[in-house]
Amino acid sequence: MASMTPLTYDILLALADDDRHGYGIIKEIEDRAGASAAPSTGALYLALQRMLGDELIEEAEAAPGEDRRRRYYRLTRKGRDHAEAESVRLAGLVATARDKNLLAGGAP
Amino acid sequence: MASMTPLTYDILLALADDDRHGYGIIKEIEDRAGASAAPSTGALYLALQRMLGDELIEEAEAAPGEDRRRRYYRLTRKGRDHAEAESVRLAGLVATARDKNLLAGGAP
DNA sequence: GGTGACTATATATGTGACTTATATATTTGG
DNA sequence: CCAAATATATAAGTCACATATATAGTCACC
Repeated sequence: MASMTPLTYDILLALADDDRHGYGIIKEIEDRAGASAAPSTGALYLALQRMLGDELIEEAEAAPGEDRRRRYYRLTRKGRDHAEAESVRLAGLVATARDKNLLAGGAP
Repeated sequence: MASMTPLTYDILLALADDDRHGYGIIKEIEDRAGASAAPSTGALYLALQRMLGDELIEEAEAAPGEDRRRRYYRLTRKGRDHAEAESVRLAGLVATARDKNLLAGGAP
């Protein structure tokens, strides 16, 4: 399982519980991690194009009556598998950080 | 607190419990996360130079009788602070991943 | 019903971190 | 003594992302 960029993971995470459009992904990241963590529009739309090519995401239909500009995306099976693998990897990193006393409550 | 690259975090984590030399950092990452996660020497030595400039690490003295080629590094206070902040951020990401059922044992 | 703010997507140009490849020196093991 | 492993370093190229810009649809409000 090849590795992925932090932005790719943020996007997979944003789409894990719901289909979203590009701008909605930015807002989800902003809500969850703060304005400074939100990607620029330039970075986001390039990342979405790349992820479509890698088949991590695919385009989804919008609900009728939706803002016509919006393009919705959903995770593919492959995208979900990658997101799970990366989550396991990150959980391992966090466990190591705790072992090395970089997180409170680590070595009581 | 500015963000950091994954490699920068790997290096801070490797130095969190002990001073190490460059090649030793590569081996520590390899032992902890597998051979495929280990950085190339090119990436590592460039990252160390950058991190010295950013004062995240500083050079440490080698024990007498050590291999003369080795250059040892230790975390600065600033480096430890950054490592702690990034660890907290990653722990938050992992918690989100668990909420969204990307990790086993998340929603029992 | 017009207009200003916000939402939404897209691209181009440039920078910086990393990959790949190469060079070179020291140490260790048989 | 020689080969293999260790150890650091740098040059050339690639790719993701930041920054800036362009364009258009939607909404709130008067």
